[in-house]
Amino acid sequence: MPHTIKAQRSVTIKDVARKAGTSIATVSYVFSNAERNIRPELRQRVLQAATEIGYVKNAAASSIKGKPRGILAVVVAQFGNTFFTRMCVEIVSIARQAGYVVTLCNSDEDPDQERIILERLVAQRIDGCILCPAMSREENTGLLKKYRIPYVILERSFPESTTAHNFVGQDNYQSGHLATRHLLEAGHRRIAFSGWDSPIPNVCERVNGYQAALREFGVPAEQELVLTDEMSEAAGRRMAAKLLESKMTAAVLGHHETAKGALLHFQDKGIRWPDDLSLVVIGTPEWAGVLLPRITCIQRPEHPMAVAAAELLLDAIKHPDMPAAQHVFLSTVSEGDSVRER
Amino acid sequence: MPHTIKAQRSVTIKDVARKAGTSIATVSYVFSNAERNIRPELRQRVLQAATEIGYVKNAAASSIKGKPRGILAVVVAQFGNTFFTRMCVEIVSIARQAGYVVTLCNSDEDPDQERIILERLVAQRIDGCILCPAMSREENTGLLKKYRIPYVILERSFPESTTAHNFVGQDNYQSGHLATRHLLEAGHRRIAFSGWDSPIPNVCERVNGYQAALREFGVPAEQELVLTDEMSEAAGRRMAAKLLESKMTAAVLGHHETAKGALLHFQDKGIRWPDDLSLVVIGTPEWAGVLLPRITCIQRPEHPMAVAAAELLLDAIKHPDMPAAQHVFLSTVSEGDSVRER
DNA sequence: TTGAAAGCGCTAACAG
DNA sequence: CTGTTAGCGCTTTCAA
Repeated sequence: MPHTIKAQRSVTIKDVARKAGTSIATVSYVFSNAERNIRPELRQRVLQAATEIGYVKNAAASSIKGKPRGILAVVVAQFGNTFFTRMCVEIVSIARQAGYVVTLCNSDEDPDQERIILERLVAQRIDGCILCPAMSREENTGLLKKYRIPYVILERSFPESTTAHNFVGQDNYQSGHLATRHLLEAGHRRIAFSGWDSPIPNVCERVNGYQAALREFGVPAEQELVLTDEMSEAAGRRMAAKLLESKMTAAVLGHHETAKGALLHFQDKGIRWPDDLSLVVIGTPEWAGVLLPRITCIQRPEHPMAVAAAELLLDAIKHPDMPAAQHVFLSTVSEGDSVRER
Repeated sequence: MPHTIKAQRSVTIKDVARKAGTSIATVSYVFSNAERNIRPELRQRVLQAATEIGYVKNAAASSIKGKPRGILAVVVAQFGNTFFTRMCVEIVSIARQAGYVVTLCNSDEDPDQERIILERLVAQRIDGCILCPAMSREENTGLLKKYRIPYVILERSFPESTTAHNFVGQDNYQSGHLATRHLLEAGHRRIAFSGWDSPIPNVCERVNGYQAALREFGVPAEQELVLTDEMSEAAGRRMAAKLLESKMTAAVLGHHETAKGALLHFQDKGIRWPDDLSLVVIGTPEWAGVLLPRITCIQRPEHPMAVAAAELLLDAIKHPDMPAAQHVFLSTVSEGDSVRER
């Protein structure tokens, strides 16, 4: 817990009022009520006095009277993951333009951490929250609901009742389907899939998309061509090693974080793409931009998602009784040279 | 400014007191004063009641009585830059263990934005701040000083009076020197340097280190071998193109963000490292891990810096009268295969 | 157009 | 051990 130190008394409206020779009410009006008419000369004097003694309004104090705090929060499950980092940058920027400061929190895929974080955020009486849940547990949103804090669920949906929350996400089924179809259209038939063995349904949905694409092309799905493992470079390497045993001609690397390990393994073993193996990666990791030959990536809709989430939240704050809205975005192919026609 | 909506009345100690059949004082003591003795049975009843009606203490309200807010802030100049992202992840994690929530802000290298952000943070009466200043302007720290908000300057020092602030940084001179010496020791003599043409002194210091290393090896510095340009991939490409005109055998890519563009240019032109050119990059971008042949990098002390900054801030909060401290960390060589002996 | 004063949720003397 | 009560800095009626 934060160490308890008596804060030094800071500059307050009282000080400003004394300095300007007026009442605290007037000072308050100058700083918070645009409607109220104040004689320009007096307003000037107040502003002048405030500047001179360096007054900054205490947002915490004004919030207990029901004023908004001016703080939004974004809670993500993997803060270091570029996918989230990029969205955070965008959200922070939009929020700032709307006058908010953003608290970023990292649950590290741990629902208990998420719980603690949400409790602290509620304690701060934040004005709104964008939450990418660590796991599909609705309980953690209960707190937000109880305190009527507007929120948007980002990227990971709850299986039940998606329409009960504001939601912004991507279509994982579609990205799996798109990646696979891209390889099928290039003539590949033995196509493997590797992904993150996650507790959340996203990767499952990608696998569903993968299998559906195969079906559409009349290719029987084979269990041993679908691998999932934990999210680490080592796991990526393990999966790559296994993949090389099955004689596939192409692979969908279904999660950018494990894809790195897989590519490193291929490099070590001297497997070249697209000559020995055609590859599509779902996601656009930073390193994809420098590898030669260029990797074909499935570009996830990071930017539209971030914008939509931020705007939906701002809307929900303005209109507390707004019905919940859902926005789902699609991925696109960012073509490289890692897929060979056959 | 945030839209003004009257917040719904939320659960307060008053509600808990009524429910538990006791006074608000007792409830307050249960939730904030560990010292005070309360009959276990009563304490239980209070906690029970609180849980039942979903009470969460309003940190904003308790802060106006001088209690700490439980919020720290980190203000960086380039949030999307992995160097900062990684440090932020670390700082957030340490702060959370100490019971704080962290607000992350991005000034985008703009001192005016930084000013606005700091004003908002002061308005929130945050408990402490880690600031990586957009430019060497001391005025922005004035606000923090005025409101006695403990702070730590990160990575970018103010030219004057460094000892006046808590400071955690790296030795940029040393990283420039180290990179250059590494190439000199491999026998190179015509060594170029490319970097970010920044308003902050960091890159300059790296250039100083570069020049010092040359001097130590009796190599005359040549103006045209030192290039700086804006921080973008395109600028990196431009510098690479220019570098290829001078007949150097090695280069220090002095800033990881521009290094990417340079490497892309080399790739496009068919320039191979280390065969055609020996390379050292200052910094460890995500992509360095997958490029073959492996790039030799100067590993900056991200982790120790993040830890030191977080701990120094926590210290400064606990001991408001602590004299300012400075910690400067050194970089190390992370050897790859991009340097050839000659 | 201005100001006195009540009260927001919480803390901490102080009195019982 | 518990409760009464006077504020913290600010907003906002309401009356002047």
